[in-house]
Amino acid sequence: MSITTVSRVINGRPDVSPVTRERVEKVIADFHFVSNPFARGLKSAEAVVPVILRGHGNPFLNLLAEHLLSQARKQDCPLLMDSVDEAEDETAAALRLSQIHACQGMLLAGAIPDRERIAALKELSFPVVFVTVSAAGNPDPHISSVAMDDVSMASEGIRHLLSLGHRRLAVFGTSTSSCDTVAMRMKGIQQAAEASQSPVYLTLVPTRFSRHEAYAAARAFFPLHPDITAVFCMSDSIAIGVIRALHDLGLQVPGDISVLGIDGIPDGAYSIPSLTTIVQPVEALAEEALAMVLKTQDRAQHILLRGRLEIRESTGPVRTHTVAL
Amino acid sequence: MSITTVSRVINGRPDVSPVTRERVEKVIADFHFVSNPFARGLKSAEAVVPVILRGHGNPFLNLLAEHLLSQARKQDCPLLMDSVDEAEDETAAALRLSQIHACQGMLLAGAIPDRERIAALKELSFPVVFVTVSAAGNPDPHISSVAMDDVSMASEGIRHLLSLGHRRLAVFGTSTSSCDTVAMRMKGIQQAAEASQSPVYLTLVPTRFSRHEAYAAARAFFPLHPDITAVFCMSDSIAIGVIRALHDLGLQVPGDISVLGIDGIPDGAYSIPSLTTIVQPVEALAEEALAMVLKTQDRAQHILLRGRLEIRESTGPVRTHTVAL
DNA sequence: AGCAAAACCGGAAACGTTTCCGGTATCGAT
DNA sequence: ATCGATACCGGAAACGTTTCCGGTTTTGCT
Repeated sequence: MSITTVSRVINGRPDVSPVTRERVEKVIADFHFVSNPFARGLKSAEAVVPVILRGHGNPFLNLLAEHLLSQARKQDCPLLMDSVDEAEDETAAALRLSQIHACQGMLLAGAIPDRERIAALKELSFPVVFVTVSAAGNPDPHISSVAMDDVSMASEGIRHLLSLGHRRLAVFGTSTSSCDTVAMRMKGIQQAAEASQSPVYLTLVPTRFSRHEAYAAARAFFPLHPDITAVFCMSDSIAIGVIRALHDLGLQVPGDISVLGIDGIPDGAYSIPSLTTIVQPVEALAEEALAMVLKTQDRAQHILLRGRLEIRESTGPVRTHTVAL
Repeated sequence: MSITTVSRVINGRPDVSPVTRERVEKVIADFHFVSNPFARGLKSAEAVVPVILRGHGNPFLNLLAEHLLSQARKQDCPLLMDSVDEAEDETAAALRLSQIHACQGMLLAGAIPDRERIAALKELSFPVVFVTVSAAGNPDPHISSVAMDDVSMASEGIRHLLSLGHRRLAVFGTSTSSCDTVAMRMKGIQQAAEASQSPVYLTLVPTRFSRHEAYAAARAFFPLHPDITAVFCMSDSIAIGVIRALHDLGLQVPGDISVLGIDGIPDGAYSIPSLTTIVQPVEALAEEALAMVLKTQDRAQHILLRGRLEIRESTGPVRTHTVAL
C-alpha cells in the first residue's frame, strides 16, 4: 500500500479501484487517521481569511461578524475571527495573525484606515479590506474598503430630527481623535443643519462608543443643558446609554427629549422606548466585504453603502414647554 | 548565506553573530520575506484552539467569547472563533475545523453534550471542553466541561421571586428537546418550589432563547393567563423579549408582573426597567475553560460554577390587586 | 605559541503530504 | 496472439522550514 494511493483515496481521486479504496478507508477509520494540515498546506496552500473586529463587544460589529460568518459558510471560506480592544492597535493583531497563518486576505472591521496603520499593513502580500469605514483616500493597490456613506446617513438623521421641529440638538459620540467615521458624520450633520431654513444649534458631547461612557456623559450633560430637545447619537450603544440616563434623570423619551441612533442593532427594537435609528445594511456589508476579499483583485476597490432611517419610538415632535430639572 | 542561518535569525536563536544577523534582517525587510506558516508548522506543530459558539448572536455567548479572547491574548493562546446556528450541528463544524487546522484542543460553548454528539467527537485526538453545560455524565477521557450549577442558579432565582410574595409563576424558555441546561434548571425550580411553605403554581412556556421568539410567546401567553405575577426566564434575552411584550400589552414591570432572567448580559443593566438576573461568572468561566483545554490533562475534569443573584428593577413585591386586560 | 573552549555557520535529513511520471496489469478489438 | 488503450498503482521529487551534527573560525587562557 503506497502513500500515493492513500493520498488519492483521501482526496477522492478517480485513479483508484473500489476495492483498494475501501481497504484504505477501513484502515483510516480503524486508526483514527487524520492528515496533517500543515503538510497538506505545504503543497496546496489553503489559506485563511482573518477578520479583526475593533472593539470588544461592540454590538454592531458582533452583528456584522454573524453575517460574515454565515456568508462565509455558504461559500466555504475559512474565516478566522479575532477582536481587539479599542485601545489596542489592530494592525499589530493583523500582523501577528498573518505571521502564524497563511492568509489569502484580511478583513478589518471597525478599524480606522489612517496613514500610519495603512503603512503598517503595507508589507502584507494579500488583499486587505476595511469594512465600515472608507479607505478611499489611500492609493495602495491591495487595500480596499466597503464602507458606509456616513455623510448621507448623518444628514438623514438630522433631517428627521429637524422635520419633527427640533432645533437645539446635542451630538453624542464626537471624539477628539481624528476618526474618519465621526468626521464624515459631522460633515453630514453640518450640511443638513445648514440646508435648514431656520437656525440650528448643535452642542457636541465627546464620548466613546459604549453604553457605559455614554450614560455617564449624559448624566453630567443634561442637567446643565435644559434647552436641548433632541440627541443625535453616533451609535445605538450610545443611544441606549443616553436613554437610560434620561430615564434616571426623570426625563421622558421622546416626550421631553428625542433620541436617535445609528447602527440598527437588534437590541434597539426591543428597548423601551424602541430606538429610532439609521440602520446600516449589515448583510450587504458582509456580502460585499467577503466578495471583495475573495476576488484577488488587481487593484483596490472602494464602495459606499447607504443607510436607511428606521423610525421607532424614541423620536417624536418637539416639546413645546420647557422642563424644570 | 545558508538557510539554517536565516532560520536562526528569524527565531532569534543565539548562535549567530550580530553582523550576520543584521545582514539577514536587512534582506528580510527588503524582500518583505515572510516565512511559510505551513512549512513552519510541519516540524514544530503549533496548533490552534477553535472555539465554537452555538447560536449566532447569543449575547451571553458573545460576552463569553470576549473574555475568552482577552484571556487567550494574555497567555497568547491562538484561539479560532467560529459560531454555528442553533439549528446546525456544532459537532460537524468541530470536525470540519479539526480537519483544516491543527488543533491542540477545542472549546464548545453553549453546545449540548448529549450521547450522539459526544460519539461524533470521540475520534478527536485532543481535549474537548464543553463550556456552560456540564458533560460530567460522559466518561470519555478527553471530554471535559466547565459549567454552571444550573440547579442552584434556578433555585436562587425562584427563591427570590417567592420571597417577594409571588406564587403564580410562568417559566419561559422550557423546551421539548432534551436540553440538559433547561432540565437542570427545571429541577432547581421544582426544588425551590417544593421547599416553599405555601403552594406554588408553575406554568411552563416553551420558547427558544431569543428576544424575538420570547416576545411572540409572551404576546400570546399573558392575555390568557391574567393570574401570573412573575416570570422566570431561562435567559436574559428571553426576559428582554418578555418585558417588551408586557410593555406592549400595557402591563407594568415590576408593578404588575416581575421578570427575572439568567445570564447577566450587559444590556440588562441598561434596559428600562433594568433586569434582575442571575449573573453567570463569565470571567471565571472563560478562565477555567482556557486553563482546562491548555493543560493537556490525562483524564477528563468537570467543574461547576455558581451564579449570583443581581437584584435590579424588573422584580418587585407581588401586586395585591388583579389587572383587567 | 599552543591549546581548549566557545562562538559561529553550513550540510543534510526530516516533517507528511501532493503531484508528476512512469510502470504494470487488464481489457477489448483485430 | 498481438497490439493499443485504459485503469490502477508506486517511486520519487518537491513544498519551506527546523534541527541535529559536524566543521571552521575566533577567543581566552597559560
